[in-house]
Amino acid sequence: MTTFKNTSNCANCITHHTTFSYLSEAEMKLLNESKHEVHFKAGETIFKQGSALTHIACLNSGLAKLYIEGTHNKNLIIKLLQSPDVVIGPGIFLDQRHHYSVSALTDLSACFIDIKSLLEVLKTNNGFALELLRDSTVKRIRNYEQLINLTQKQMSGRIAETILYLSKSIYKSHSFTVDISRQDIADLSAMSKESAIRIIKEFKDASYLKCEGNKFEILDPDTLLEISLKG
Amino acid sequence: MTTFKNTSNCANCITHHTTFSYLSEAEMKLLNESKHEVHFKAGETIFKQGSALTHIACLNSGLAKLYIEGTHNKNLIIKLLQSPDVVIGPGIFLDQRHHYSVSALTDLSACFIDIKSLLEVLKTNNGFALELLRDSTVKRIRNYEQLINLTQKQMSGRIAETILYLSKSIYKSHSFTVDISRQDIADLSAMSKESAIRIIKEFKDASYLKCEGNKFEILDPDTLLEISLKG
DNA sequence: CGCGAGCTTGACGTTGTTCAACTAGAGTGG
DNA sequence: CCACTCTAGTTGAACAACGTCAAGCTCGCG
Repeated sequence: MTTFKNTSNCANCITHHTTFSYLSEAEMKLLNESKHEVHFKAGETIFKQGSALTHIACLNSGLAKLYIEGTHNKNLIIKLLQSPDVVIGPGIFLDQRHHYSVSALTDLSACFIDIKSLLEVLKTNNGFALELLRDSTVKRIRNYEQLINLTQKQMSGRIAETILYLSKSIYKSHSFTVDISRQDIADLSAMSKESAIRIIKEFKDASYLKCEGNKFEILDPDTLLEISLKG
Repeated sequence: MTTFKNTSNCANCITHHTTFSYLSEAEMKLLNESKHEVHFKAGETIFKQGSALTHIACLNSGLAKLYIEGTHNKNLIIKLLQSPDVVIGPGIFLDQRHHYSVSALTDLSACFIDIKSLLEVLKTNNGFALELLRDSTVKRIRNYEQLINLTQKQMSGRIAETILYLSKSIYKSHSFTVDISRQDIADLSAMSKESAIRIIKEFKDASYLKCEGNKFEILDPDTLLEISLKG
């Protein structure tokens, strides 16, 4: 956390995210007043699993990973985050603790909003509550898919899934340069770093993929999709 | 689905579940009017993954399994259900489809409520919406724990987890007779039936557990807990 | 030039699945 | 009452999948 500043042009920032479109001007003002912006360098921790949950975070720029610190010092990356993603920890209604960690993969800017203000707004704005409810159930569905992917598919299926995820959801191109390490790719796919590297090499040898260092190019998306589905 | 009847004494039934304590009398009446009760025999399907989501289900009696039908004809059981559990599919706000299946493990009685009535109530009752939101986030936390259990722990840890779950959450005793098959135990632990049987035998040989047929008795809960945590 | 971090590769051991055979118990019909 | 069948459970052996360990590599940076 190198820089700290209070920005004034919040309305623009917050309205980026569709969730906040349900807020009135007065409610926006309430959230804005409790808000502050922080700049992170790559590698820095934004939220730490187990610590007190006092704020939600809205990503302005940069890329982050949301991950669970599991047993045997292994991490499982649930998803990558980028603007306009908002991190509202699920512990907000339960124990006010973070149940996962979030850290910056690139230099990153985020706005923090006190959960007191959020809970205040939730008490009176039913549309906003329903929107968060909808959002939470969508995430649950994604969790179920992840459970199947990670427990029932074997490594090639999981790596194909991860590569397509990076291409479709994060970099939005068949050709992309990743900001994440091989270990991160392994943590997204629930396997060891060495295994991840081997499968990527298999895909390279089979010409489904071009990959040099951090540069990836998907050559045969159909086959990769098939592999990811069949597992 | 053998029997179909409209019961009249719904107020009692619904108030079993704390979630519904947020409803006014008029709202309860609305839900009750759209409600009907169905009796299932063991083995019958209550909700089928992929089918239209038109109702929620409140379990009155009996035991059910909530599971995802994955790849290669493998199922993953997310959790077991019993009264006063309520099944509100996460697709209710998204695509109105079931994203998992639910089937009866014993003879079972459940009440079905039309989601139209539920959505109606949600629009106006903010406390109820917040309660469902809280419930949804608690489930997400449990999903994260499951992801770690099933992807990072090895078989003995997962079986220990499953046995403790049955003991603590379902049968509420150190000694219990299960209504589920060995295959179900395997599907709860994300492994093959044969592997589940082998680990249970290991626990028997080590005297952590007594097990004859469907009768289980936990002899050394501390060691089982340790195994489940260490993985 | 040397150093260190991340990446890559191969050999090896472990973990977990698959397949096939066998067993026990619960109906079912003669 | 006895075969017969069907299903769930059990066991062992072979095999595949995956992780671990150790060594070497590359590349940027001081």
